[in-house]
Amino acid sequence: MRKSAGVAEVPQKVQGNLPKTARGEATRRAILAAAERVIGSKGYNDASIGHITSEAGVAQGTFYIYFTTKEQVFSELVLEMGRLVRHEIAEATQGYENRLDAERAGLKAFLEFVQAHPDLYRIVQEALFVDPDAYQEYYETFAAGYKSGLVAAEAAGQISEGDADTRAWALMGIAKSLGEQLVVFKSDKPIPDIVETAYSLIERGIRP
Amino acid sequence: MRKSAGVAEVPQKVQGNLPKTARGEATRRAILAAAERVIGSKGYNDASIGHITSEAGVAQGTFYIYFTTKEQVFSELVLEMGRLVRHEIAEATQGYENRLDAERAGLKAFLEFVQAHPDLYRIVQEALFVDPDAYQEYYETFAAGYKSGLVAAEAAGQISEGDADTRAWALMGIAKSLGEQLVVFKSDKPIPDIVETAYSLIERGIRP
DNA sequence: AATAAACATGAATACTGATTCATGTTTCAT
DNA sequence: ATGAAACATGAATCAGTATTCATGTTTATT
Repeated sequence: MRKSAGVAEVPQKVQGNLPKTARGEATRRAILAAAERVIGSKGYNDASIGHITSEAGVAQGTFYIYFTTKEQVFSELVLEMGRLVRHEIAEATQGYENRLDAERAGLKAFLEFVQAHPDLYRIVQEALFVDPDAYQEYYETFAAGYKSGLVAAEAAGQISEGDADTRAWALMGIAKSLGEQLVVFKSDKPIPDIVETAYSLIERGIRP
Repeated sequence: MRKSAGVAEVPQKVQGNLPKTARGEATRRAILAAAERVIGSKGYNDASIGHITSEAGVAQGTFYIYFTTKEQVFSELVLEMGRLVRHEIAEATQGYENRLDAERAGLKAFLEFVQAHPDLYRIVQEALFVDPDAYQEYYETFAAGYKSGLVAAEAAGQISEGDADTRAWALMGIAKSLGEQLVVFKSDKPIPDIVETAYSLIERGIRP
């Protein structure tokens, strides 16, 4: 149901009119940023278009120049979050040729990112109810990357044998849960300590 | 703001009128069961009182005889879920005097439970947005139990040393994530296989 | 059998909030 | 400089739905 017959279409993912001037560009960005703050703090349902536009400093109708529905801004935020997290972790694990070292660095980067962006974290969680497809894509993309890393590491003899898929989900679960403890349950445990304990478990758990 | 001054109050947690006859008892139960199905499948916001009562086969007004607000049924479902899960796991880990054996049995029981009650699983997740207090209580209660088990096992020399709190959240995260893969991402991987892989990771991760 | 308390009904209330639209204002290519 | 396209406005529309309430029915107790 993505393409209508015959006509070649834009390969973009965004719906709604994209801005065509610098002014429009700025406005769209302002709305998106406001949506992140408002939805992140109040939740999807309590975040009204009115709240978002007033936070962005524009009129209510302006919202619909750039987005077709409330749900659409939300999806866009989830996509953005995915790109950001993957980028952050890729950055942090750059240059480690040993999987286990990369694992530790990735966990640390993830926790730091989550602590710095509690809003986006909540938004992704809420996507399970607001936009299940976006939620699935987020985690499946993440899991796929994780899995292929594990497969490679196993082939290189850097970790023991074991089903990479289940391992990927288990390791993601550890990170997600520790991140949640940090931002949802407001733990004040220092990140390095958390990483030490968790990494020790992981390292023993999957080393050759 | 829980108690008004002076007067002794009921030590119960439930709000709203409790039924006083068998008939009322049955009606209340029917509404609760309907709420579980409807909220579990449509999500909190799309599940209207009308949907719930019609699913329960009663009039809309009847809802307010037993519950004060829509949020209240929801909270009650979350509480029920917590009791059920803890009971299930306590049952399953009964009789193992070794923590590691108990760990494996608990993981298996959890995954089986989640697969059998996908609705309740989603409800607990949604609680983060609908009723954060209930959500926190759910996980903190769970984590506290987990942690004390780990502390005891460590004292008994059944597992290696390590911060029990962080370990508890990490292990909970593994279970939660694998459960999610099962019911949200509809994986068809057999539970015993999942348990084998995950347990192997955990066992190596925390054994003495 | 009679009466009060419980229980049940469903239409009416009351409000919220997403989306539309007719009307202006600004930007930009020519 | 000027007209068309972009952009912006905010009041009005429109629908959904949580909660209330006046009225009726059932149950338990005497």
